[in-house]
Amino acid sequence: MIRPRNAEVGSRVLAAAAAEIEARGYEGLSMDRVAEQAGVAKTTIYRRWPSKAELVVALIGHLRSDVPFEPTDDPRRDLTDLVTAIAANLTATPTSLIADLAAAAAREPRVGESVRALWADRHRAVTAVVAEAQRVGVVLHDVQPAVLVDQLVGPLYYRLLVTGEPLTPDYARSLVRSVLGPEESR
Amino acid sequence: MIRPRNAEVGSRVLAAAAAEIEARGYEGLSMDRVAEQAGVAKTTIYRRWPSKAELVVALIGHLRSDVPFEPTDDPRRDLTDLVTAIAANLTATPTSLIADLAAAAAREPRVGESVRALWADRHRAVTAVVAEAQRVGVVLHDVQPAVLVDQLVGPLYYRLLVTGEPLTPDYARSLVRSVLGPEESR
Amino acid sequence: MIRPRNAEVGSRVLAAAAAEIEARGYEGLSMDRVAEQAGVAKTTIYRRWPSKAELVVALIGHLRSDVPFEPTDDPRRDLTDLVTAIAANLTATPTSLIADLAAAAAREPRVGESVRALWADRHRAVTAVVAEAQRVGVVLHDVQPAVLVDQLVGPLYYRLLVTGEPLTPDYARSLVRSVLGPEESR
Amino acid sequence: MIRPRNAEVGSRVLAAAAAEIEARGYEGLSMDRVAEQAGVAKTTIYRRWPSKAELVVALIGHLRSDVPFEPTDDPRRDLTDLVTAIAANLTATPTSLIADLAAAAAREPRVGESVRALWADRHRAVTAVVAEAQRVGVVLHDVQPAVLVDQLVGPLYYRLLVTGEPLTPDYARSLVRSVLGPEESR
DNA sequence: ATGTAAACGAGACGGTACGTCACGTCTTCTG
DNA sequence: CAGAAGACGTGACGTACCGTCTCGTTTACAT
Repeated sequence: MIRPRNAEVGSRVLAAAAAEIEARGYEGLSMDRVAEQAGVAKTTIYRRWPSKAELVVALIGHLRSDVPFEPTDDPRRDLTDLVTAIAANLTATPTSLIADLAAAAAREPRVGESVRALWADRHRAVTAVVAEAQRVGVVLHDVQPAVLVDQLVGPLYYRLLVTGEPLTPDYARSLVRSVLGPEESR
Repeated sequence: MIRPRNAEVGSRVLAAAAAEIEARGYEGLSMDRVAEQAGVAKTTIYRRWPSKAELVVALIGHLRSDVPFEPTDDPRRDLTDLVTAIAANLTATPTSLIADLAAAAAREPRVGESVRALWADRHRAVTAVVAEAQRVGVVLHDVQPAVLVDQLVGPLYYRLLVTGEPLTPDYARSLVRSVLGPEESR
Repeated sequence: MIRPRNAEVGSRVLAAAAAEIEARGYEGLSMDRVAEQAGVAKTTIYRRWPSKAELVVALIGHLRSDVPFEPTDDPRRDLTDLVTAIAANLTATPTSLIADLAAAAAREPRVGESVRALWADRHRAVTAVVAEAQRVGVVLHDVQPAVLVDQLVGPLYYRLLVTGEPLTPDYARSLVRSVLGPEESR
Repeated sequence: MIRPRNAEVGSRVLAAAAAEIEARGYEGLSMDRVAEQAGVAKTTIYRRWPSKAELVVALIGHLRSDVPFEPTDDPRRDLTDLVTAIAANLTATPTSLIADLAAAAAREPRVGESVRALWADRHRAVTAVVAEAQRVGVVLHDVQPAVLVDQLVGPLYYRLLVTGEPLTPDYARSLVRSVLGPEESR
């Protein structure tokens, strides 16, 4: 009965927004520019996403090209691989983008949800491996797995956003070693 | 020789900015409003702080009623106290402010320096205690102290900025316990 | 196709600007105040007129309740009427406005065009009458009409902008008499 | 007992102001910049000239490096020379400066006086020659000399400030011829 | 085929903030 | 006291967004 939405419009907008946010960060993401770049009227964007924040929410949902990971039977190795992969992924992403997302998340609850969902995958993956490690007894301490996960992943964000130090593969290994203890003699 | 800056101007501006940021968040911090509220000309503010970001940096630097800390001879207790205090301090500060600072830091090098300097104090304090703990043998693992510090402090920021989980005293204790191992029976 | 400009906005702005310029002169014409007085956003004004100068140009263009003139078959009388009318019109306009327009014209080419277009009408009218006078032999001298026009109109601006002497009807008559020669005895 | 004013300060300020006004026009004349360029404190300038306008007044008084002229016994030639010289002088001066001076003159009475004094010299010179011409009978018409002067000089300013047409020597000659009539065959 | 309802493009508009640039006054210190 | 140095208040400028609005123009679908 009514005219259906043109699917291409959505993707063009998202693509333009992605390009913009990549290039200038969330702060520098301008609705006018996105509209122009996408060859779309601003009205059209607002008809679909009621605010810039919601557009970003949608955008993030699209971006979630996450750290792929297949668990093996060696938790230590899995953990090392995972943490290293996360570190690499974070390093590849412009820091300002991550920081802007965190900032937007802190301001707008709706964005918060979606940004948290963005990171949740990897957090869950680490949690699974930590649980497995604990099950097979690789993790000695009697600590809640959630805490261990935070201590493996948190430092990565901490360095990135707070201290500004680099995220090397070596650093990732150190984190794992610190949690699991030194490798058994071989 | 020249007319000195009126110290009261600075404090009035900072006070107004603090009030504003408290009331409306970083987002809602308007230079015009700060100027008006402080009874000061906007130009005067800009003469001292070249941008809004720098004003906020100064503001935080001022607010640095930092985590006071006197080391005792019990590193475990010191560490617990310190981490708990940092967690409390972070909790007391609006999350969006911290996130915005991180974002500003990621964008503008100048701001980055200042913001990093802001967190550096507490980072250093933790480092000192960790070193002491290592010296007296409380820390079992053979890990670089820098990594341990990141694993104590990083998770706090991680929860705050990324997962959004709360920073309870209990959580702080868990972090310490995870690093130092369970308390010896006594 | 697109949302048309609200004509009322234009007229309200122009009206406010006219009132302001009347009351405080070109110097005291503030865009903010015009916007407020017109009940219009400042951005809207700038969307239509890219600068204060252009707004004033438009304003004058609007005010061009120009020297209406119907040629008769008596060139001498026409000329006298025209020059007198121009003098009256110049006298009625605040001198500072005319001077500021000239200044703006000298600085910005774009404004220059508009301002010259503003005066061109009357210049053309005088030219036509001079040509007619020359055709019917009222003008004795063998001079290019353009020069005669300048000698009829130029002195008006000269007095206004340079010597500051008044533009009386008498003076206008003298200018014409100087060019056409004394009236034939009648 | 009191410290006398350093005469050099005044000249340095005037020199700087002259340079500035030459380069950027009256509008672009900034007191801060003059102070800096003159290596003088702004206070010092304001101690001597209570406002920018007054400084310009003083400056103009200094600039009056006028059209030199020695009358001969041939009024027609004198007039041609004079008008040509004035035209040349006007052409050599940046139009925007002349326009700005006119504008300033229209706004500030004090500046008006001094600007009028600036042009008065040449006006007077032309008046003298016209009177002489009238005395020896070169000027046919029975017109007040003041009007003739305006018709000789006014068109120059008119072209410069209003129509924007060039001031060629030819044009100057045309003006004279128009007033004096064609040269007698000789 | 044709009417209709919604999608869409284009851009006007109100608003809020930003950071910049003058002017002229004031305050302090030095020669 | 003159002068240097610059802080300060005031007020304007022009710019960049945001989100809403008002048009006219398609376009799918239901009759």
